[in-house]
Amino acid sequence: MRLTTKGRYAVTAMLDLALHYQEGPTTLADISQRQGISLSYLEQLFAKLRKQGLVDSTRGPGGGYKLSRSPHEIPVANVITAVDEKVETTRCGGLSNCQDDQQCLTHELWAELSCQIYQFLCGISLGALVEREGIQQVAARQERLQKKSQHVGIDPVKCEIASVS
Amino acid sequence: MRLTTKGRYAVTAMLDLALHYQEGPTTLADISQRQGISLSYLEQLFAKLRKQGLVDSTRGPGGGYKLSRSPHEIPVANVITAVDEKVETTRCGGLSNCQDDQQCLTHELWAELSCQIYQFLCGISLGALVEREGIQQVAARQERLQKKSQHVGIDPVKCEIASVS
DNA sequence: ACTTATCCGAGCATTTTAGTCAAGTATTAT
DNA sequence: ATAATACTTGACTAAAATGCTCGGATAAGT
Repeated sequence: MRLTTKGRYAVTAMLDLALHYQEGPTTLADISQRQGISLSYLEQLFAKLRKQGLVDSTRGPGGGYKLSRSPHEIPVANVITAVDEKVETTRCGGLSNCQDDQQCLTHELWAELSCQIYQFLCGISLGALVEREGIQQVAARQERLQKKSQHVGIDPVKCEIASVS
Repeated sequence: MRLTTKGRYAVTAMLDLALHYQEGPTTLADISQRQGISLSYLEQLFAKLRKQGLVDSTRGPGGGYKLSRSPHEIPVANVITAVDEKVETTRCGGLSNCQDDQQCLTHELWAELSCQIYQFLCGISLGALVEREGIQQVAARQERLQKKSQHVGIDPVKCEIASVS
């Protein structure tokens, strides 16, 4: 399968968007700060997400991105396939030409695995994730850190470490 | 997850071994020929598979590798984890230190996905795969190609192409 | 105008992949 | 014995992918 940091970052960013779904457009700068993803990298990811119609963008001050539809209507699978090419574990990409233009010995197995993964990721929407307690806790922590660093103007990470120790 | 060609090759090779389980040791040269995997690369993979106790080796003429136990007792998951480091989709490898030593927003999701994949791959043994019709067909074709190229001494691929057209 | 934000494309350092190559060491059929 | 066969080890590498950075363009709100 194609499941790299790219896909993980995309889902993380989209989940951040889902968490702030009620609050109008969210800027990439905010997401970058909260999730620790480089701004430029986010721009690349969102270019793809926009092309796939998963998010709408508003330019100018007060602008940003928002989900194109309810978080409950966006399965995680869609996000991943939007940025990664495929959710496929076969080498041939499902074309069955893995060995000398013929199907390789393990083609069937990978095809089934791909299907499994896809089904799983289809069954989980951003909305469902937002409602989870564990995720809300992480989100709350990220929010706190962000506010802190905005007020004091220092690195949020060090700030947290200092407050813990 | 860590699911690359390495893992795929390992499973393919082990499945080849399972198909010839009754016939005494199988040489890597044979597997290399049948499955189209570089011999040196197979050596690397089998070094790991042997360390994990999945295969036994016999040296000298007539030697080779064989499965250390019945194909039915070897789940695909074991083969993959033997050569790839982990069957994990989280970035942190399950340690929950993905973002600034804290759990990242999507940690839960990837942990669950990893679990799903692992369960799936645990549920399928080499023995179960060998019994499948589709796989037996592919195996039969590979066997034919190998015999042909041994007799005539030419490239099995071209041979097949020629006989098809 | 000026700031804030998204868009767009090129480029690039690092890492991973998927091997190869070379030089062994061990075993056994003859 | 010894040649043949097979496994073992380790270094190396070309090519691809990853995860960015940088510079600038465009659009919109104030």
